[in-house]
Amino acid sequence: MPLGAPHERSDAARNRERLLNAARDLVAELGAEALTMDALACKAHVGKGTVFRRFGSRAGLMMTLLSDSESEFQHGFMFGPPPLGPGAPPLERLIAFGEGRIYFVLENGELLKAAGAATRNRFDVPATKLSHRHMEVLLREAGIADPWVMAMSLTYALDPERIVDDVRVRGISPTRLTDSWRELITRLLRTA
Amino acid sequence: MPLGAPHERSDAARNRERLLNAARDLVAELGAEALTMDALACKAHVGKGTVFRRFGSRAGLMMTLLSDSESEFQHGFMFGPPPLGPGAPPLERLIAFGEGRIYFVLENGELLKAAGAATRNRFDVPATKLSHRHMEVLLREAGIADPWVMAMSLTYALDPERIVDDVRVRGISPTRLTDSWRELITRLLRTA
DNA sequence: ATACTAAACGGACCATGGTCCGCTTTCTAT
DNA sequence: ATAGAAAGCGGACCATGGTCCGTTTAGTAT
Repeated sequence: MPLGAPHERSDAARNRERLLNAARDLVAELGAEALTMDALACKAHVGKGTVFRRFGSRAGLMMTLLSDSESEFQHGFMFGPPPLGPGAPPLERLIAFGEGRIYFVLENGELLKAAGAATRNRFDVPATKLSHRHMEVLLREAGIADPWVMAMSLTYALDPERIVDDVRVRGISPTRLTDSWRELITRLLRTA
Repeated sequence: MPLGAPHERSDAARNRERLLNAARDLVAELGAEALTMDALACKAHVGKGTVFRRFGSRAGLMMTLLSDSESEFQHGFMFGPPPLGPGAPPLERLIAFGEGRIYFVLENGELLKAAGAATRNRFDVPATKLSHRHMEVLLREAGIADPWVMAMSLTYALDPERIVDDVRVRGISPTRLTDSWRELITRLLRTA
């Protein structure tokens, strides 16, 4: 809602509520993967066009559904207490960031996968951009030569699909994931 | 073709040729992204069911189209001359592997993206499994604590979508990618 | 040659994400 | 209160990946 926004119409607001409620219900009942846009429109007693007008795409809907928990996590690494938030050295902040992200993904995995899929490039998800930038800054501080590209490598190493499938399909424990992340960052950043 | 295979029927062979030729034509003309299964069936003068019987899915078709160049690359890191092939220390083999992979992806990017998308998990692509295993072995040799998980992190860092988008959408030069990969591996494997 | 069988075929059909556009509702200016 | 404009609405429609199943056909055994 840009500041000069010309007041959302009342019917629009009502439908947005309906849709959000219906979507949350459906996700709770059947999981995010099984949510179809038709079913959502039907359950919310709203036309299909309205669903797409509101959220743009299935991925957009999933992002909206995510936004609360996502904001919370973002707040954590931007303003929260160290080592996740500011005040600790980059090495420790990066470790904490990866661990936090892994657990965040394991909690919201279905939604994240659904939000990332079907987007042209998953990097377009605004939250992903922010994470990338965060890591970029820490990597630069730690003396990495090309922090932008390195942050991208790490971003993909933390890909939701990867994490969820490692744990749920390939039976890797979350602890192994976080341990390996710690090893990765520690070796990457230890001073020669 | 398993050894006891009961002889492929002649019409099946003929249709496979037709389909492969038509597919290569379409990819050359319009790019892999724009290839639709309907168009392929039509151009090959074959029913749609036949296309899916042959390749299973769009991703399967793309993998078939890839298999030649993929085998070549695989042969390179398994049997070719060092540093890509056996004979060099893990550090150098990993660097060479990543560089090779990056250029391989840049040549076959569209096909690889199309092969990976729509597959349940991209890790199911057999070639990906082989690459993962290759890196796992080298990482173990280099003293990484959990080579399997670390290899998975590196696998995702070399994701085709990531590489292609970095270069074609975000304007990163291939050289920056290979340099950063070298930095990553060098720091990861240097002995404390 | 004939009859039989399993494989292969083809295209109608389905599910689902997404678009389009004529109709309706809300808000605002008078 | 009224009229006009802009935003919103809904559901028919489209594209595309994928499935199903009745029909055809290549090989084989007699």
